[in-house]
Amino acid sequence: MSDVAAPIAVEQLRSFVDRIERLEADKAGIADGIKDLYSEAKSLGYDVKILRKVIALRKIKPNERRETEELLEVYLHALGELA
Amino acid sequence: MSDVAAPIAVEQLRSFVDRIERLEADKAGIADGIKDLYSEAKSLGYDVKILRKVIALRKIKPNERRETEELLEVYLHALGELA
Amino acid sequence: MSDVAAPIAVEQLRSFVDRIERLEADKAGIADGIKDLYSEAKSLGYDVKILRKVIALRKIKPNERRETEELLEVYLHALGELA
Amino acid sequence: MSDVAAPIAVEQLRSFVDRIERLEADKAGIADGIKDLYSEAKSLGYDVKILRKVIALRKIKPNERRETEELLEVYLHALGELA
DNA sequence: ACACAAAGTTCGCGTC
DNA sequence: GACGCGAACTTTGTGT
Repeated sequence: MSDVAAPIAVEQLRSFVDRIERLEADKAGIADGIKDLYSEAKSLGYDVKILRKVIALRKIKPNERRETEELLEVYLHALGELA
Repeated sequence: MSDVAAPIAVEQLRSFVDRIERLEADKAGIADGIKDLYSEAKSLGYDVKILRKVIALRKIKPNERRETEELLEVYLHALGELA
Repeated sequence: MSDVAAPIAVEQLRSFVDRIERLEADKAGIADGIKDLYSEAKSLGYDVKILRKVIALRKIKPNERRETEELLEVYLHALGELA
Repeated sequence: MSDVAAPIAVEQLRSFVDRIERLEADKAGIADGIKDLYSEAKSLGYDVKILRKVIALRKIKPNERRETEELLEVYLHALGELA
């Protein structure tokens, strides 16, 4: 099974690892930024839990619409099956 | 009742929400970039699962890693497993 | 750190492992039963995707109610903060 | 429109839903039991994380495990990491 | 091989 | 400050 595996071009592999780690570092940095914002909001008297809820709700809304469409499609399909 | 109490806070709250959502969008974008890199690596024949393990191993400190492995071997040995 | 760790009473450890593996086997058996039900339903002409959707929706419903109550509580709290 | 098409199927569908939900409830109960075992082990001083690793390792075949580790070492070695 | 669903892991929160 | 709880993210397995 290993015969057909990648030749492991060392430089190429290293390049992938480096680029991935770089992006993950960026991602972690942004996550820290988000954490800082929540902390700042908290220090100004906001309830972080509420804030997270608001963000979550706004994120879900589009999904909900997609879910609805999907469900509609699914039900139409179901009617097709049963008709 | 909140109409008279929070007119200023509303703008501030909106600002927090906007900034957090912006950062979360950035984070998602970077996550997509990482996914693309893994896909590219896969298409070149690399084993993505192993690649992820490599990244993960490099992230944790060698000390921690050794401690974990040693403890794991203690448990396995106690069970009579071949470590 | 390891000084205070468990003495690794071999028999006790083995007992835990056995009991956990036993329960996981039971769980896997039930999962198989569920799989069989879906297969049976499929063989009778039902769309498995729809079926899964129905199950998922019914599972979410109670959560949704809880979410709503939780959200209400959170908003009341928010008004308390801003008042 | 579906009233005339699926009167029989409805009962059958309900039966499937009920049975599936029953099995899922059983499955959840067993999952709780597993959780309890881990908690109990933890209270006795065992390292839950390691315990989970032990269970996971015993689940996968020794062959697979060795192959994975070997491939992992190939990658790490290619990167000049200490395996 | 892909996409969806399940499991496991981690993190932040509230509690005691 | 340690613990358990719950949510979010990540990873693994499965069905198409």
